[in-house]
Amino acid sequence: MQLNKKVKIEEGAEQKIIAAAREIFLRKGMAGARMEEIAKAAGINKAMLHYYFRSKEKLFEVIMSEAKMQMFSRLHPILGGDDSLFIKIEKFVESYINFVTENPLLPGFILHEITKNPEKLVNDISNGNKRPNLAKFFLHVESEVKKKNIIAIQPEQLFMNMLSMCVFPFIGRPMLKTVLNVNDKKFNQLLANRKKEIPVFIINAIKR
Amino acid sequence: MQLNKKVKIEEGAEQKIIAAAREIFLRKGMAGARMEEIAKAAGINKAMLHYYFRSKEKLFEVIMSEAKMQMFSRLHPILGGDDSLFIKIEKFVESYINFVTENPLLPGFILHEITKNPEKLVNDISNGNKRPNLAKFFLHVESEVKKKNIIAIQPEQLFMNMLSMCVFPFIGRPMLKTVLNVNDKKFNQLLANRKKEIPVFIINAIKR
DNA sequence: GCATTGTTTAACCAAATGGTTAATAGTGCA
DNA sequence: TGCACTATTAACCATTTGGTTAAACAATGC
Repeated sequence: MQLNKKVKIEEGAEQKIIAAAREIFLRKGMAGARMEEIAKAAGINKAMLHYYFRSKEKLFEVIMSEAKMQMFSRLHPILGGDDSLFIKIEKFVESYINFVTENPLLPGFILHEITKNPEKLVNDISNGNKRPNLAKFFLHVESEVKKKNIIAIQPEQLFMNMLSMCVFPFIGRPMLKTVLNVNDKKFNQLLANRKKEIPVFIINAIKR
Repeated sequence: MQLNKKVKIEEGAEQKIIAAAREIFLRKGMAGARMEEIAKAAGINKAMLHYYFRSKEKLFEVIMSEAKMQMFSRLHPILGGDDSLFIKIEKFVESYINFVTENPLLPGFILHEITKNPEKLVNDISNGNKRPNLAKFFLHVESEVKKKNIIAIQPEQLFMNMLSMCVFPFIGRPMLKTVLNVNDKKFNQLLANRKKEIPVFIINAIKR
């Protein structure tokens, strides 16, 4: 039944709604988003939103869990792999910056909503949404420290440093543009450079 | 006239309102905050908010400009000073982490609101709110690079790295707590350590 | 064709929300 | 004491907003 002509051509009302909701929730947050606005952006009637997703909260939940999935799922595959530590760092930074470049509003969205409602995260982690597993990466770092291949550093600190440098400039883009006094083009240039600059910076920082 | 007994004892309704508004705007953002809620938190009637601040937007503007002031005013004094580069980095990191520790919600608040409304930042910068001046710091970095005291690095990248590592863990606290799988106590410990860890990390990274 | 089922819309509704008003209480001062 | 002025409140108002409904419309199977 969802293979009729209209659906095929228009890719389905459901998908149009999700795309519109993603756009608006990410830009304005749950509280700032308006159902009417989402409907208009999807080119449909407001009642359709409720027909497909029952409530604002349900629709929001769809977008949010999609977002968390994207954000978290990138962590484990690379950091839990079998590359050398320095290669892991390079791969991770490149992959994460690519991802955030494609989805610049995503981290800020997640962080804002979690801040407003921290219980929810705990909740849905215990609800089966598996927590990303950094244990292997942490062991790797500790082992390299023990072997004196790198300086003494807590794996948690290294991880925070990596993630911070990758993500923050995207969350803070408008502020940084102002503070650094650069235009969009120059700022994009800076961001693009970071893909190679950050690994160098990090590896330098921990190399003995 | 505002020196009557009641005002003296109660520190002024205006201050109570601002304190309550700060608390709630920072936690929930402009769109998520409710005037009623702010009034209750200030222990007064909703109409009083309008009596003192006319509108939600005006009240928000007070909180926001106070916030931006705090966030930005810390940049110049240290980075624009006359210390050696490494000392500047140490002082900056310590000062900024202290500040964000005291005001953990402030960066996320600012960044969220600017993201939702980027024009406003431009606007009020041109409206006299002076932009923090990093020129001197940038020259300092470039000079150290030229003298080969540190590796070749764009000052903008160094600055972004510094700010990212100081600020991001506070914005991302709930998420990081989950990902790192640590409790509040342990996480606070990690954050406290960063005051000394980050400067070491950065200086290592740029030292020749 | 025609009944059945799923899709879409306009009109409507109730609650929430920012904001106003008019009346009241308090204070300084002549 | 009474006048002027500020502070404070309860009640009210208009708009916004999430959500519902009932009817129209379209597709599909028979």
